[in-house]
Amino acid sequence: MKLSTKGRYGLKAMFELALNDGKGPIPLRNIADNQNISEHYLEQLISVLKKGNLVNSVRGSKGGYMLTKPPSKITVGEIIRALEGDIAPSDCVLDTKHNNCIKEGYCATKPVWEKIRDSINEVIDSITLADMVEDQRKFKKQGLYV
Amino acid sequence: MKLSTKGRYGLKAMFELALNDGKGPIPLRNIADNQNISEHYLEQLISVLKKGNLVNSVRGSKGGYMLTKPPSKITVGEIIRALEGDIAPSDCVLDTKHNNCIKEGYCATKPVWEKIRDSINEVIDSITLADMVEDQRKFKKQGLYV
DNA sequence: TGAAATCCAAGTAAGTTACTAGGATTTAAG
DNA sequence: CTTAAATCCTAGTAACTTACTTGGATTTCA
Repeated sequence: MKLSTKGRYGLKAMFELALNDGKGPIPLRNIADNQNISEHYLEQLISVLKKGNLVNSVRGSKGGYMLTKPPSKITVGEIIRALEGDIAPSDCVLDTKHNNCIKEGYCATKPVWEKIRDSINEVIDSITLADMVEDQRKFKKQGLYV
Repeated sequence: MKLSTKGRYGLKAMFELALNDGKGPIPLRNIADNQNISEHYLEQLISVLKKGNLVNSVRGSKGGYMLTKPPSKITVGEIIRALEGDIAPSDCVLDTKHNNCIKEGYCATKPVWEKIRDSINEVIDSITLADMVEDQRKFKKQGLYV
């Protein structure tokens, strides 16, 4: 039940873009350096986010990436689903696929996987990038950061 | 964010044991046949559950496995954690380990992983094997099964 | 023209998953 | 006392996934 680096790095990158929202295109290099991630690898992740219409890019010198929408309109759920696919603790509760359970009729474990799936989705769909930025701002205001 | 077959098969096996609770030891062979799982593989999983004190075994002919506690006292969470380890979408929110995040100070993604972790745990700790048995019983009473 | 950046496709080492193989041991029943 | 049914135990392993790396081609600003 772990997210892969796709989802984890991807959210970090999107958070950085949210922090710099409105400042024009941000080069991947900066994000990769800030977050200690291989730039080439991050490239692959952000390309998925671009296909998912969550970021735009500007090529060439002075280019970079920017969010397609204000941070308050982008949820963690959109980001994670773009990178990792639909959330499902078991394939049999993937919304997209039709039920591929071998069992005919009732399966006792399926409702469990559905509840887990739904609760994860509820959490990640309720958090926006703006929330994350705000939480960091609040934290730093308290002078609790190192 | 998928469970491995450990957690999925393991819960199915434990559910079968719950269904047959009080009927003496149930051989793994039956469960493996019922659920279409390799018996040898299931052996390995149930051995973990035994170490986790969730099942007892009786060796020899007429032997098998049985729950150590009534189904109402065994949660899905205990089973999944025994087989898959602590739930954590990212290692940095594993309760057991100390914070192994490279970042000093505030990390914006950590609260997200914590919320996901907590919501999953809340779900799986709130469902007992007895609940699963009851849900199946209700379903079958409605005559909806094949 | 050069540097900075995105874009793109392929390869790959290491790790994980989901088993299989091959037995040793224990126990009830005939 | 033998046999069959079962748990117990340790290795091995093919296939897959992960988390990258390599090596460029292309675009754009200055």
